[in-house]
Amino acid sequence: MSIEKKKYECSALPKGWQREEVIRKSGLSAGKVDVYYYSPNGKKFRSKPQLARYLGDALDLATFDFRSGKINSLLLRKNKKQRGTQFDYSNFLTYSNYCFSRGVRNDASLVPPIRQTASIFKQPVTVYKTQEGKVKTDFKHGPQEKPKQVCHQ
DNA sequence: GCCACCGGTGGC
DNA sequence: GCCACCGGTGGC
Repeated sequence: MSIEKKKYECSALPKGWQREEVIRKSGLSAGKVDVYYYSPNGKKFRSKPQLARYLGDALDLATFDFRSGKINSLLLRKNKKQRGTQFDYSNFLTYSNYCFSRGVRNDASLVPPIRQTASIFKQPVTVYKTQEGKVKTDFKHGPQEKPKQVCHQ
C-alpha cells in the first residue's frame, strides 16, 4: 500500500503553498503526524519559525497554526516569546480578521474578530473569492523566489 | 552528500 | 506530561 502522505494546497497561505502530513510508521513515535509545508518553488519547511524566517515581512504568521494549517486567532493571546526582533502589533490586522471584514469565512473555527482598522499586509495583496469557502491570495508582482526586503515607506 | 524520518528535549 | 522544534543519521 502507499504510504500515508498527502500534499494539498493550504488555504491559509498564499496560492501555491502546500501542506503535507506524514504519519510516522515506525519507532517509539509511530503514529505521530509530522506536518510540512512547501513553498511555491518547492522549498520544504518543517516548523513555524522556519516559515516565518523565510516569509519575513511578506506575511504575518501570528495567527497561523502550523499543525492544523489554519488560522487561529487564539494564538494572539498566547504570545510566544519573540526573540531578537520584536513584532510590532500596533500596525497589523490578522489574516482571519481580514477575511472576516471581507465577509469571507474560510474556517468554521474562527473566533469573532478583534475589531481593528489597519493596513493588512505589508505588501500589496489581492484577495478574491473563487468558490464557496475558498480564498485565494495573490501577491502583486510578488517575488518568485525569496521574499527580499519589502520596502515599507 | 542529501534528505526523509524518528528521537530528544526545552519550554510551557 | 505534552508537543513544537530541530538534531542527527540511515539509507539511498
